[in-house]
Amino acid sequence: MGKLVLIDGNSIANRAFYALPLLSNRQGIYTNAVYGFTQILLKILDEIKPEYILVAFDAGKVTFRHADFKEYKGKRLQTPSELSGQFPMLRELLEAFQITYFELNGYEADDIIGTLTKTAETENLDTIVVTGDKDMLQLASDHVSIYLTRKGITEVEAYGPKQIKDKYQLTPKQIIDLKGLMGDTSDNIPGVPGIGEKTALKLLHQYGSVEEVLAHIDEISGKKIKENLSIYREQAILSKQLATIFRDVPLQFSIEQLTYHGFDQEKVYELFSKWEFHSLIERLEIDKGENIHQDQILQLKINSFTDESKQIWNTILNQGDQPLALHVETNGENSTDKILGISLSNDTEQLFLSIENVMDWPEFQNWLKNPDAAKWVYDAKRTEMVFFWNHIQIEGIQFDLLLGSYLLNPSDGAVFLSDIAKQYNYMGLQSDEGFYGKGAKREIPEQNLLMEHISRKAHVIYHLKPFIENKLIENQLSELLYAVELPLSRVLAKMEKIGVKVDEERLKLMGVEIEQTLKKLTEEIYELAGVEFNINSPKQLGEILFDKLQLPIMKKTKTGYSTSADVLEKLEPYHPIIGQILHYRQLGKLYSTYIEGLLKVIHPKTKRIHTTFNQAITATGRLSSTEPNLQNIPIRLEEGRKIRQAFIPSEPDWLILAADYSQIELRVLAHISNDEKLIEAFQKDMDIHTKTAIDVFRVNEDEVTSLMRRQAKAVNFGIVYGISDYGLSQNLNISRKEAGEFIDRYFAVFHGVKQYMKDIVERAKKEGYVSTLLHRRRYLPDINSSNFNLRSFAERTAMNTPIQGTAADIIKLAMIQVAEQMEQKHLRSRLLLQVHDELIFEVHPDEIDEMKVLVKDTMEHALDLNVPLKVDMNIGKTWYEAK
DNA sequence: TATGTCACG
DNA sequence: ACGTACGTGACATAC
Repeated sequence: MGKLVLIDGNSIANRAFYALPLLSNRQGIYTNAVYGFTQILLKILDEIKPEYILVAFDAGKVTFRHADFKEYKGKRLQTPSELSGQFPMLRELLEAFQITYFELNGYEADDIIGTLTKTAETENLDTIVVTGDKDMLQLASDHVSIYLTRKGITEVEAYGPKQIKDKYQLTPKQIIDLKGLMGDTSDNIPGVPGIGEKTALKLLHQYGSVEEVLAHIDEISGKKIKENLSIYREQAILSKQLATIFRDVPLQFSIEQLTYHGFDQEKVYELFSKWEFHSLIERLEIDKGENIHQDQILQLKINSFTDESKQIWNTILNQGDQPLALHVETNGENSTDKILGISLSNDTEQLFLSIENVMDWPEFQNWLKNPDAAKWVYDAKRTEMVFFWNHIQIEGIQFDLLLGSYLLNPSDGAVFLSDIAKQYNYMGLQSDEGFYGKGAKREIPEQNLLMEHISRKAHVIYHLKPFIENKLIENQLSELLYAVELPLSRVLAKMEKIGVKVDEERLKLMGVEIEQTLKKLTEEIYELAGVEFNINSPKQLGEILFDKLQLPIMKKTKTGYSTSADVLEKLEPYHPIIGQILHYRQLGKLYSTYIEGLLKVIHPKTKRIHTTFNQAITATGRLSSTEPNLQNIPIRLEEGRKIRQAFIPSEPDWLILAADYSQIELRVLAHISNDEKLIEAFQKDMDIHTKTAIDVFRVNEDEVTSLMRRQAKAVNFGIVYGISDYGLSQNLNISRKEAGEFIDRYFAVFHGVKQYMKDIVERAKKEGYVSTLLHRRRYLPDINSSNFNLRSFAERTAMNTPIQGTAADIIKLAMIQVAEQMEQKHLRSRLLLQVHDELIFEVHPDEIDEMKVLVKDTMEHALDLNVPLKVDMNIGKTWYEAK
């Protein structure tokens, strides 16, 4: 006859939650309790093969036990939000498994389980109770065994009357008496003070029950125990009552109704995929339905380049509208690195080519440059750039797995193809690090393995594309991919190909000057310190300043004294060395990063600097720039700003045009918050910081001092960053209270902004993510965290990301539109750089007026907001002069 | 490889 | 009370 399994849902979920690290899926949903619970459930289904099964949950906060003892469970910590959020998922899980779960107001899971074991007993049915709670041992009998979880999660220990006897020399019923005497801190059952497990067991072995113990208090040895037993006799009786599982819960169903018929494969698969329980999917060998079949994955059919395969693939390439996946592998991360191989894949077969094969095969080159021949790739821009450096043209990239997966979760940044494959349960692709080895151990495996690895990449791209695309559609992100990111990758590629001309001689000359000043400063600092040391070492510098010179310690880092610029600025009055150090730092930075650093990356052939724009890194949708970073060329201090004199047009007589959005983030905020005052300010084109000062300090325009404007500006920054009084106070060097007042006054005027901040955080808590105007999405896994720090950070991010992200959306649109129009009008001028809210061009002298109009107009109308967008422009012979 | 610092928006 | 401003990348030092 079959068995009945009864699972204590709350207990198992709790055990799993605390036994496992706080796992979460890429949407930031915590899954550890669900994962552990699922593991135990699978083990039970597998090993016991129950005929009937039920999961019982505790219902509500108040049970009948509270009527007797209102402190019941009083000391128990509140369930952390990371766990409580997982209970609805457990219900989903059980529904997919088609397992009955049950809870009843006023009762705990124990009582439901106790009642069912009683019923089962009358039907002579063997029952197994699964729990982490020792109290349940009282239910054990010849027909009922208790499976207690042990350390870890899937290890259980089975208890029947015999095991309880062996361990405690008690009958199951006496477990209740044990609790009555010793109590239970986790449920706040008091027991008798001074009596722990040892004493309780001794007493019960002698007298048998709480009542009998109390009846024989006089005989008991030990003065303190005797005393406590008589003082707390009532409490002992009450404790016993509390520990007794109630076995007559009115249940409206029969055991027959708990029959287990197996799980719903499709639903279980769907949940496991969503929660990223990949190993469990494997374990269940679920038929993946519309998902990838492993046997299909493992079977590559790789063709190498022969006369025969050439004929076959010529036919395939000529099928025009049939898309193919394309992958180019290089020996390193740069697009200038040597090509190791090129692969193509359709549904069933792959073709592997060397770069020489490509050169020998004009039909393939034609296919590559045919814009109507659809290509699917991983990293469109890189693909284009690698071919570019090899003098090969490519058009017609219609899908990019990297950009697609970035849009699905930008917080992951750029993920490797092998990681994306894993996310979709394609297990066949090794990571590059695993395949090639890393660091000094890196080497290229033999040709056959290399062919397979590279071919497999094309295969993965081909098979994953529909899955990524479906998810994009589901999240309303496909338009962002097709209308923004993919076209933008072409624009960025063009910018990278052109590069920026740098006046090498000028840079070197500036370097010599800086070097001399640095040398002088170094000597002066040694003189003032009275000793030579490494000024670049925060550790050594800290020792000099704070130990040797005894300057006051303002701030500490986790490893020692802080010597950052804001600390040093406060120390300036104390010692002349400080000013010299600040100057040294400033020049040192210029020299190493901007003189040496830039000279290093001037391309030997083109004599220009070709940065790489990263389109899939930031969590907000902004671009980033590397090798070198051309988005952080100095401007704030004049000494550094001079670096920009070295950035010049690449053709004689051309000019540099810089066009920047004025206050784009605050304008975006005005739009999305729909704040009346802010909108009005921008419609009247007011100086926004002055306007803020007028409102926050309640003065007339002519009364606004420069200090007030500066402070108002900081408040505006604070608003965009997700305001906090502490942050503002640090920035302005004022007290937290004062900062708080500024914020209050700001919100008193800008109601709409206040409302927006409140709404967006609320929405993030509910949805788990925030979005930009173009639906770009960022998940905020910590928004409901019980950890104050994590939660606060997520809240500020919720406020900031729609603003920063929408601004990023807008300039991306502008770049695409500007590039389109320049092409349409056959202009020779070129877009060179993007720096978040500005675009830098080099302009042909004949096109200056046309470009000025085109750029300004296009940028200002890239997206229609309920405030005007404003663009300022400057032109000059160098980037420095375009100010 | 991690940390502190500093360049930019 | 908790302890931070949002988003990046490069360099030097110390581990």
